[in-house]
Amino acid sequence: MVTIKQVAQRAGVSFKTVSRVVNNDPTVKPENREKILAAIEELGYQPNIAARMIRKKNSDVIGFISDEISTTPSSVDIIRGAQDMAWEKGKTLMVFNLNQKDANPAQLFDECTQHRAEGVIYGAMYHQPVKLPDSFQKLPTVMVNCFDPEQKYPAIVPDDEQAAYYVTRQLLAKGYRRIAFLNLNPDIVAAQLRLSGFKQALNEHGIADDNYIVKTIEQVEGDEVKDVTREMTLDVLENFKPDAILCGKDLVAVRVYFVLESLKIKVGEDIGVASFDNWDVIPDILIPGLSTMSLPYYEMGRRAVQKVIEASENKNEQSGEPEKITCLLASRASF
Amino acid sequence: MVTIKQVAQRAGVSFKTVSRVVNNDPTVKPENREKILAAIEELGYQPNIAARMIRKKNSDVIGFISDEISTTPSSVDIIRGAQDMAWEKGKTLMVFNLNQKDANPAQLFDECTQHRAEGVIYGAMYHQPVKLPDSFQKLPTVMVNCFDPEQKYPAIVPDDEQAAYYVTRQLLAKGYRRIAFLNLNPDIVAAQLRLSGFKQALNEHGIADDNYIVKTIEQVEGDEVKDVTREMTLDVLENFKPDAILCGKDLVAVRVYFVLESLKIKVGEDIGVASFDNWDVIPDILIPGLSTMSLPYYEMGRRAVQKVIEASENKNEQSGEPEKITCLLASRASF
DNA sequence: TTGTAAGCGTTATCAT
DNA sequence: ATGATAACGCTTACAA
Repeated sequence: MVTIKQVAQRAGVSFKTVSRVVNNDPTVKPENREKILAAIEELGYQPNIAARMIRKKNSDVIGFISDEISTTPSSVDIIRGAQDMAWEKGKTLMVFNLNQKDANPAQLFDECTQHRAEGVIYGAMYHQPVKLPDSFQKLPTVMVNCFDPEQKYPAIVPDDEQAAYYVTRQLLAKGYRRIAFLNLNPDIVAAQLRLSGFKQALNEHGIADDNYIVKTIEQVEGDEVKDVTREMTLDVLENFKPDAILCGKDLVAVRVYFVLESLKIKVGEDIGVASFDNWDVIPDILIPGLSTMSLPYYEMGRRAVQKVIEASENKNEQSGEPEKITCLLASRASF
Repeated sequence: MVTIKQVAQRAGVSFKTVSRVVNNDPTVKPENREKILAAIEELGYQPNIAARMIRKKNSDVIGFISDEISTTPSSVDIIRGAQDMAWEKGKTLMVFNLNQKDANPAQLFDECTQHRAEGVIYGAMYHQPVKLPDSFQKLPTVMVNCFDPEQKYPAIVPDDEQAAYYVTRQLLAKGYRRIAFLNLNPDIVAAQLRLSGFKQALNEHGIADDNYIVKTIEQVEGDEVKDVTREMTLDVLENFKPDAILCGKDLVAVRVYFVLESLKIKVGEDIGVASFDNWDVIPDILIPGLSTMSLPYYEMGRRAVQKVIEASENKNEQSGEPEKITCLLASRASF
């Protein structure tokens, strides 16, 4: 690798002058600057980040520890968002996955400190409470798509309540009056928040209790969690006769579509279907396209990086309530 | 941050002795080793990787440049595999995405050299030829899920031909005799290779030309690429009357399932359905579960890291034919 | 405007 | 078995 001294020699100046040019110090004679830039170009010089790092005290590295996040197709967008923002801010994102064999959060955190990361982001696969090892206290830490139950760390989460509220209002605005909500397992944070948002919208609109219904698409039998979307959908269609179905996630909507197809009930005409996720190509593969609330993963990733940079600069780590990111409706033709 | 000298002071030895302990040099008095380890523990010392890096000439960093790869749900597994292998080999994988605004491959490559990466992996979203900038010649480079048309770099790709050959043989073994292949756009490498594997299996089994049919599920109209899976499926069912349908990807299978559902044709009973990808939860969300050829992304990621380490150590970059990774059947109930 | 000297936290060399 | 000293490639502080 070519060093700053080699460039200096080639340009016929001291290596300090080269350093000045590299760091955009204006106090260099234009003539020399030219020569030096030429030498840099010629030799293909690139500053050694490691060497720079030990001298200046900042590494410009942000660690990203993910709880299997990159396995979950949509939440990969958290990483994309984080990477884009890091790039814009001149930082390097170092991504570590929890899935690797026998790696625990504390180990990966150590990996981050070894690289002298200036801050760490911990991202989860789905919106959930997470208890981080105490070691995370040593670095500015931001949680994304998850949160500390004791609010020890700032957190970024999707606004699931707003999402349900919004989509329900949209359904009502389009004239749907008997909505069946096929919700996720009630143990899940998102399911609870969405139920709340759903009910609030109905209340504000004066919808009576017997004009909506909420069902769970997962049944727990001992240790087994069984998906009962198909049965639930048939049940609800027969006994409740909804004019719209709100699905807990896009994959639930896929199964609902199948049931409706088999009954020759036309989505978007005979019945409205809405959902949560906007998961990759799924909403587009369905016919008609599925109108669904986007989980704002990309935006969450961006915010997380912003926040961790702020925290590392100001040192005023204001945790408290998680920051909720608004969900938008990806509108297609299903309602 | 605590340094080696602080540890030395605390343990009452010279910093060089601490260095010896940290680097597992056996020539340290056990008594001192104890003291030093205690001091390390107490102060929470961690070696500064950057400082280490300038002295030793290796960085243990491998760059991974991805062509939007992390947007494509399944191919994220390439990164997972790469990360796992890197972890096992004591390397750090630095992932960069091409999607970030105005970032081109050459820029990201520079990012890698700045971090003194020992090698670079270039990964693509789907199996395709890719022309890399010449700068990649400067570092050991391995391509994964793509290849250089002139074979300048070693490459790892899925064995699409074998995949099609294998799944077709399986269909034949189960007694299916009239197979319709709803293939991807013939411009795509995978489509060509699969067609070849498909035909070979049929030939070996003595299936006559009028007992199979191949259709494309994408129609190009000017600049627009239109998915015609639904129409094609209906067409093929009516006019060819297959006993099995082989789909170009799982998302095609989803649409095929819908058509079959609407016609009350039972998958796995009245007709066999097979596919390629094994894309996340899609095959499991379908009822019955979709039997589909896994694209070996995880394994490909692992191999890529292995190969780039070999290349950086031996310097004998043997390119030539891309290395093909075998695809396995994820068997469910659709045929 | 430019250069010298010191120092960052390590590892390598060589003496003790 | 241990430690002094140099070196890595760079930035900072200060002098010229």
